[in-house]
Amino acid sequence: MPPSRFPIPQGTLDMLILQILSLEPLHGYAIAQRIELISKHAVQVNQGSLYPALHRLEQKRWLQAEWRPSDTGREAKFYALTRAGRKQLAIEKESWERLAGAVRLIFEGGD
Amino acid sequence: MPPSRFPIPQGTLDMLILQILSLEPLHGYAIAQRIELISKHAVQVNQGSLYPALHRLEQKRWLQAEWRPSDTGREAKFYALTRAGRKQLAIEKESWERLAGAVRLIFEGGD
DNA sequence: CCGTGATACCTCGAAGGTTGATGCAATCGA
DNA sequence: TCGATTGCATCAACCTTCGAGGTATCACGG
Repeated sequence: MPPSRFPIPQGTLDMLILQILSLEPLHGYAIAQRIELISKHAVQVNQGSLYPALHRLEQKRWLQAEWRPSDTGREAKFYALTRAGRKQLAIEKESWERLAGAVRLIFEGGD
Repeated sequence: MPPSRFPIPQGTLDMLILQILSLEPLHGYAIAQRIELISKHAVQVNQGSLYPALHRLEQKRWLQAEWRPSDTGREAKFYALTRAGRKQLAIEKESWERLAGAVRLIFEGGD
């Protein structure tokens, strides 16, 4: 079997999308590819999760969409991080680090 | 209020419970306390999440429950990790590490 | 010319866990 | 005696993920 995939914990996908888009605007399909590529396929991005997430984030004004031709010449919906999105990314990043730190502490059985 | 709590991503709580119980059997209330203590209150464990999680894990035979008097002398339901639970903990730990590693890679913008 | 795979978008119901509220009951200190 | 703590539990609302399904274009090889 392919190295057993595990589900993305709720909320994590939003953070990853924001982070990926903090470098440059991309369209949905490319976002998924990039996340999977960089994570070495440790994280898989289902389209059934991706597109709802993008719409969610756009509705919250953290992303702004624009139709443009992609590399292949075909029209694609490019998403760019807004200023509010950048702020949100910082918040989520800090939350993640706090969680990751807490999990580490608990695994170390430390007190 | 104490430094802004954030929600636990789905599935994470189960892992933390298994880990806490890998050291010694505890009752539900004590599990929550210990997680919050060790994590320095970075992770808050709602009772409405805790008890369903414990029942869930018990039903999957990863925990085994037993009524015993607690430190205070009152009856409490102590949960112990089963052998299957220990195996599951290893799986979830590895999943977590893979996810955490992936998130780190993505945050580093590495390729 | 046709089938296949990749690109690129979308929607939907089912499944599952977290939240916050609410409830009960015993105990302990003030 | 009253409030806080201990200790268990349930519930509806909410949200996200999943997997399946749908549409359409384009390039390629047979």
